[in-house]
Amino acid sequence: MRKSREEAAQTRRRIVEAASCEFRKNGIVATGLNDLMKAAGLTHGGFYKHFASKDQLVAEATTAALDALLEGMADHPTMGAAVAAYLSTRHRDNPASGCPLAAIGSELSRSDRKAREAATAGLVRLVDILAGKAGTAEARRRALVAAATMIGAVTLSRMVTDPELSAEILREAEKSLMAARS
Amino acid sequence: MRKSREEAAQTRRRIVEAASCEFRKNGIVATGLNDLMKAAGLTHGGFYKHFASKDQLVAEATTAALDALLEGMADHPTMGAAVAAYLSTRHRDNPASGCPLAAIGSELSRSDRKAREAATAGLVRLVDILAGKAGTAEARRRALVAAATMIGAVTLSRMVTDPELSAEILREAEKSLMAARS
DNA sequence: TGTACATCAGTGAACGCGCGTTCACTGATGTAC
DNA sequence: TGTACATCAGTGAACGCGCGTTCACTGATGTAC
Repeated sequence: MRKSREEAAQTRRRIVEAASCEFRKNGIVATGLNDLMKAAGLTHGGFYKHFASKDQLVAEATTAALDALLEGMADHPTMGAAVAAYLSTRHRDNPASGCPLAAIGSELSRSDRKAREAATAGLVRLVDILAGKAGTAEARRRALVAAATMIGAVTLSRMVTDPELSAEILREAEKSLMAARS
Repeated sequence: MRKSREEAAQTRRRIVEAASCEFRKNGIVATGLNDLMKAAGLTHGGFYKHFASKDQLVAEATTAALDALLEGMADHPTMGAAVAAYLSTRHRDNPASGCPLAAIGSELSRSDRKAREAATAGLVRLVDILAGKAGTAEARRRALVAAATMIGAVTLSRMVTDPELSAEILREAEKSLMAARS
């Protein structure tokens, strides 16, 4: 049953991809490797042919999720459009394909060093993007606060049971960040 | 071995108190009822004499944690002092006694309705406090964004592996909120 | 290019363990007369 | 106020289950000659 090198590499990517979705959807601790491997179309036993531990996968899945997010942000015509997309109800309602810093933020803060390093690298890149190409020190500092506001707003908008309040959180965060930009 | 009504009520409070700390320290899903009851000085079997399920305890522990937080914020001489305390390294380094919206935010967003209602009520009260007694609609909207920034900033400051970046997140968030107040 | 053998991706059973929850039991507390 | 009995807080064993991880095995892929 041995697979070719290329097939094995594809399998590995498929596991990371499935993990990055499942972790964001159900949380890191609540996601079992069995379910994860099933989502990747495999049996659970093969997991350790690709990864040393669940922790290693958490780190790689975090990196993958952040890479996809940042790539998506770069696709927007303006920075304002990227911020609006981040603070949209669409993003709120689809955590599995959204920002991991918002979807699993509090769990990441308890994860091992490698996962937190992946999250740190992603945050730094997010801040760089928000600060723009000019990127003065002052712009970078403002972008750091903007990132905190965005991540906090999406987390809260998912937590809250009142739909109006949820929408208001996103709307006001966007208004506030847009005003600060000009 | 039956205890008096008063003793039983004390025990119940002790369990909620222990849970509110353990959940914030280790996360909701990662905290087992066995460890929890041990932390409260009991054996695990008695849990269901006080609560119908772990979910019910999560909701009550969230309420208790938020009550304590909001009480603490009211004790500060000025609103600025309360915000500074929230965005302090002391708060960052002591999640077990800090804000549950930051410590278990992403897990709360996946918790059942009762827990999310408790979180929502706490957030609304936090926003009311931040908006001040005057509390115009505009002040309330600004306070909502401030709450998102505070919660996001503390979550990120705990996640990040770079100590300087961690401190910078808190410092810049505070500076930004102080500037917005005046 | 063809053959012989080593490698190893993936399978599926099994490991020990802790999870949330249930239950029979104990004995002090609370209640009824 | 004293006695008889019901209640129930807390104990500790047990329930079925899924966890992360390990392992013997299979057989196609990769390698060496």
